[in-house]
Amino acid sequence: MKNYFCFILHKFYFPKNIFMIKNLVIVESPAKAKTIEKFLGSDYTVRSCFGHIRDLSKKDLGVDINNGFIPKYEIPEDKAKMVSELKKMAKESQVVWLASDEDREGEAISWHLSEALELAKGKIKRIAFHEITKTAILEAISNPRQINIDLVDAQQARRVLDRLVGYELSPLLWKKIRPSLSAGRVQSVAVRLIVDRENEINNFTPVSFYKGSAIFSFIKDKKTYKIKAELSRKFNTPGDAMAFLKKCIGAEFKVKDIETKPARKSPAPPFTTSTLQQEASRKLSFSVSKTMMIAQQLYESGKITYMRTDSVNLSNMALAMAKKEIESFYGPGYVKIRNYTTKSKGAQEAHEAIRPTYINSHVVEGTNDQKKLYELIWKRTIASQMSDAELEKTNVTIESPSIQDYFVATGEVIKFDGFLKVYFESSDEEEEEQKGLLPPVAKGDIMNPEEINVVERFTQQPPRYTEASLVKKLEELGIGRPSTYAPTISTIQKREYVITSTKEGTERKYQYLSLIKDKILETQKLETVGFEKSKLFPTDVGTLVNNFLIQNFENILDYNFTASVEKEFDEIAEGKKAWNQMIKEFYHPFHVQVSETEKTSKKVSGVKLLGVHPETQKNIYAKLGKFGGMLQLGENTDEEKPRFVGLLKGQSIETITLQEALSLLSFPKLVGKYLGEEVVAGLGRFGPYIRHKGKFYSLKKTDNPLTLTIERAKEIIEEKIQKIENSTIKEFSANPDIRVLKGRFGPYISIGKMNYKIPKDMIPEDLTAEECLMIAEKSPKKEVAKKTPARKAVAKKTTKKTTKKTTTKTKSAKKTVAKKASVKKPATKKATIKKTKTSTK
DNA sequence: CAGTGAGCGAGCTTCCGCTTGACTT
Repeated sequence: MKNYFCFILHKFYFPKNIFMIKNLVIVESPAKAKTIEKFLGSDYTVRSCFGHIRDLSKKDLGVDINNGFIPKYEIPEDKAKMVSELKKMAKESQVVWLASDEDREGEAISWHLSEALELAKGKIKRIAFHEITKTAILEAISNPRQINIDLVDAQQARRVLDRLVGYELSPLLWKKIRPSLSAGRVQSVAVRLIVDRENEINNFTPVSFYKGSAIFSFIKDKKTYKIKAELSRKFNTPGDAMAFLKKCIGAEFKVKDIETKPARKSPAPPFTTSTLQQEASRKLSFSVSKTMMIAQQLYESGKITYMRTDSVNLSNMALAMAKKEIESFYGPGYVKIRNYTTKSKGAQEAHEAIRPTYINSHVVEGTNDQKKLYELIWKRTIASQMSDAELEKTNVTIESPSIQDYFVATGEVIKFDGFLKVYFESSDEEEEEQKGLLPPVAKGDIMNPEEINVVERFTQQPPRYTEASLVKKLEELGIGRPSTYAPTISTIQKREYVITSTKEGTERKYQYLSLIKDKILETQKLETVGFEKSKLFPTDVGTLVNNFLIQNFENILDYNFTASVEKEFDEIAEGKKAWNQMIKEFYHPFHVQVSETEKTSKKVSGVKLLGVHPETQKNIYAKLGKFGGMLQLGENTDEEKPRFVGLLKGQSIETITLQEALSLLSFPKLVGKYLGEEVVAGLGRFGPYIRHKGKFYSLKKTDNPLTLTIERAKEIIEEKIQKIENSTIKEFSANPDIRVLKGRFGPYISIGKMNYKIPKDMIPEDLTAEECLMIAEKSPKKEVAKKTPARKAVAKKTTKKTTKKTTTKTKSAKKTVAKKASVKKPATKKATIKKTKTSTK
């Protein structure tokens, strides 16, 4: 009753008050909005704008290059509704607090908001939160400022530069190499790193050397101990190694010296996006995009702080929580509060490091992947505030008067575990042998050489990049941002510049010399080298595009290009330079480069003469075709048409040999007979296949058509027949075209090449052929046919759009629906994870 | 799906950084 009264009073006494909202706060992320609203109380309404709300026009260059490079900004279709809602709310508000992140992009978001929402200057208060805690937020509110237009200009320069580079280079690639390719400041350098590394590997010749070691035994208090020691020097030739062993025959060894040194290890800083991706890759074998997807889930459910950050900083509140946790779980001796400083180039530090929201939650509810990632984040955060580990390193030197060199045995003992109690950071390099405690040796002890070995070792080729190590490298170079590492990696794979693949190792012989009981044994052993799992390999297109770009745009492909333009962006941000002046100085020479290259450079096909076919005497070429690398046998003239064969997975124009080419050209060939009929292996449009009784069977990725046996062929045939049988619910002998099948989304009807949904009230097992035909006739496909030709043209356009959208990123306007269905969200997410998994595999 | 790759020409592709979305053949 009282409320009702108030309402009436309000209505009659303040009719002219048009402000329904006192304070409108706009942040970037909806999850952030939710938390902040709790801290601010009822006078504040918090909304999110979902990142950038305007961008350069998509279909053209979006920059007026003849008029001071004025950008043409548009509100993207999927943001229009949200922006108009914000605009309406802003009109009804007394104050609009623009609380986007405090970095270049965030400042620009605030500026775009002020423009798009038509906010009067006096109504705007610009604030920024570095951490989402009540004190930080209240402090931000009490220190508002205006939009920093210099910083906005630096962002405009960044945006326009990227557009100009991307939209001028890409069309050049369409003309010179093939359609739909792309180039850009970030992606092209990422590809270059991978191609450069591949070249290093191809040009690498391993050099062998010889490494000595020994196992000594000694007796102390009637007990026999053994100790392993490494020789202090390496040998270059087997002769030197042999000469050394000969000297060791009959030699007497004793302990010359024991040296003990204390050592310390410090914990790694808390996670940033890039280090989280690296550790999740090494420790959990997550791909970069999987890590980000799971981190997003944890963030949205309020379990961790924001996951796209380059900062290693923790809030005071987090430090206090960490201290309390460490004290109560491990004791006060384990606490050491540390302030880490960010070292990476171009870091903008708009957020905290990635940490648990509540550090007292050691585990979380959720999927297994969420639990694992959370645990990793929790441990890393806690460890970062723990004391150093204290170690003791011991070196025992063992020598003999008959040899110049000496052996060293090393041991490592942990005196105080400190942060190691919780977390150990892994590295990309091969793990060193765990060193433990040494047996009780003393200076002057006589050491018995049980065996002295010299092993041939080889210098190692540089490793190929993993997704995560590529991110690490990009971050070191200051290229890309936390929000773009994962998308960049998927872009270069989508363009087929790079593939993630596993390379089987090759066998290599090495020498093993062993001195046991005064006798030297010489043996040859085999080892597997060069095995690389889930690494990034350049494709032929990737290599050709990269070579083309380096040849013509070395300045853009330079590893330091981003760093040098970043310097200029900084000058703009400091108000020392006009942004369009900087763009002008860049664009004019760049544009000349583009048009020169367009005129002078020829179309790139990467054609390479491999040799002559011994039977036909025709030339064999390797070159880039529409669908990737291929072989061409014979010339392409009016009189004769050449034969074409696609290359197999793992083969490339760069590295294919004449031998390999000849075996590809020997297809199709007979594998053997099965059930009285020939099994023929061939190389088809979709890769290698086998044919049997007129039916085709694809080979698995792991199958090599060159070495396929008839036994394996039988397996493949049987497996496929089995699979079809398993997925068939019903067949009709009268009409073999109609089948009821089990699919990914449940049962469906297949007639010829068309598929139809089964109505919910019908049982798939009970369907008759007639019913199937009826369902087919009634199916929604008819609706499309019903459309008039005039509408068809429009429909065509929209369907094209939607199919395109579903293949890339599905965006829809069903925001409210999605929000309401948020309880069901995890399930749908799972489904999409599965989907992407199967499609990438 | 299944041994592609002609030639013509219309119409399309493309960047980097902020954010989250999502329901089927």
